[in-house]
Amino acid sequence: MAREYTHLEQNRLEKLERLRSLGIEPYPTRAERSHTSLEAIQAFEQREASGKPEGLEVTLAGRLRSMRTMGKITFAHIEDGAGRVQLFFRADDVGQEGLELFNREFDLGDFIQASGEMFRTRTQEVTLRVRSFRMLAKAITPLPAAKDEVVDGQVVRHATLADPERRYRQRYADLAINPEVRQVFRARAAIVRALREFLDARDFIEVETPILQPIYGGAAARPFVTHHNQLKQQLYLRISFELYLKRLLVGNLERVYEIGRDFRNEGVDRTHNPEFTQLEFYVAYADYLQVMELTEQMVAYVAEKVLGKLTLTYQGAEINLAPPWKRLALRDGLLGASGIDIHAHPTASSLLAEMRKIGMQADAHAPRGKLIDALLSEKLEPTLTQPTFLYDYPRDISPLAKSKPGDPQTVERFEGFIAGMELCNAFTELNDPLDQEARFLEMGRDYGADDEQRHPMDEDYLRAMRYGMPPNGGFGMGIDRLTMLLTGSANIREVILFPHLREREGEP
RNA sequence: GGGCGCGUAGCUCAAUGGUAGAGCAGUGGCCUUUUAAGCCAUUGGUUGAAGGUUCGAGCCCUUCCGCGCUCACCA
Repeated sequence: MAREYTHLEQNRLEKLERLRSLGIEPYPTRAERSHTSLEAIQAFEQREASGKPEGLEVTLAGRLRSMRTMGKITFAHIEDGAGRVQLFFRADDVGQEGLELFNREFDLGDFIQASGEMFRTRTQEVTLRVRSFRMLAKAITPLPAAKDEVVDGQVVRHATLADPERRYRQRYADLAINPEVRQVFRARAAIVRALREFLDARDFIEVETPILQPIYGGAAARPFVTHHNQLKQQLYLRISFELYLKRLLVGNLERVYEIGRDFRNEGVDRTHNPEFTQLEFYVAYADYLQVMELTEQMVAYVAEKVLGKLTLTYQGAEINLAPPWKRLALRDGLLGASGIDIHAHPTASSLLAEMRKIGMQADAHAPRGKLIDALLSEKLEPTLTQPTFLYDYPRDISPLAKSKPGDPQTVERFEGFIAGMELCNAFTELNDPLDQEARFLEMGRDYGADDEQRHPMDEDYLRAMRYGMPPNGGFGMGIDRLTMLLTGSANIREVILFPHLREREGEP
């Protein structure tokens, strides 16, 4: 495809050629840096405090973000990963030719390196008095940012990249000019790090299980289908890690976790992306009540590490993550939110009739569990602002969870909700191979052979279970949603670096 | 998939159906402590795409493309 450069890009390409004709390589192989912007400023302030500010020689590197040319002097700011620092170019220091080279051939967005002595200007800004400088990487395309200013230490952008489509498609440009976006992804990394710390400190081992699976399972979701050429085998991208992680419990790995990507071939909205990051862990000899305690401790630990506190504001709601979180039986929660007692309606038809009475529309052929799930999503979930564990779910939508003693239609399962969002899902895991086989068969009946959401029979998983699986508690949590919560992001795309958008002609 | 909305210069945005503009960026000047620097001058447009209505369309109509919100769907 023939590339058409804008006149701004053509202008910069001409500068590139002029640099080369002067013997200056616009993309040199090596760079040097003695300090980050922040380190240089802090080092200078320390010297000031000790009474001898002069003589701090540094070499800085970063992206040119502002330039103010004033005849025989030029002020500029460069930005690096740590922040910004002002550069001061003076003809007396860099020579008339040096100053003109900088003014004429260097542009906003270029990466440069500059050496000199740190000082404080008349307006009291800690600044590098540049003695030498060089191009590190010429930018051809101008950043989609206009000017910005610093008011009381805060960068104020007067016009910046705001179009969400452009921000997601060109995340590199979004990151380059919007520091708060960088901050979201630093927070995301800190969240994952804190989760690992928490689990590693409790004798969990981190494992990796197959992403390409011959049989998908562990959740009710439509999979992505792919194919291995040499094996001539259809494979699925995993929709959960569950069945592989529990095989490891059979192998006497008592505490395992995995953090990785799940893929679900379903709708995209503000809390769903077709690929998303999940944490799952399994603990031998634990039940769902112990997992509940571990969950609230873990999320509180992460918040403490990432935010330094247990309270946060999400979309205007004050949320307190301090344990213990509220516990609410699903039956009681639904009764309170909808007036319907699901125990009084043991059949799908009876429950459906009751839901229609309160104005809900529901699929006439849905099994009872799916109706309960619809009731939960529509009536109860939006009301669960403070951290809440809903517990004791219907057996028929929980084929991998163990029944409650004395109540075979209910399983020991809980979901955690915060800010009206489902955050996690956990149960006392079913470890009875005969019961498990019966559940798979039930699912086959309830969903019909053509429903991709039904759990396919996984014979190998049953075989593993027949060798004996210790009683255990299992847990899954969406890292993206946790990140949304802890960074105040309203849309899952704000916490995924490269979210999926519809393909555009000529673009990825 | 349905509904509503949006798409104009590199960026942020204007423009009763009547000559497509502004600020910033860019370009050419002036300027040795500026910080949205200032001052003077100036370049830059297939108004998302294709049709239609009209003497005349950025604006009205149709279709298509993309995005946002929302509903449906969704462990």
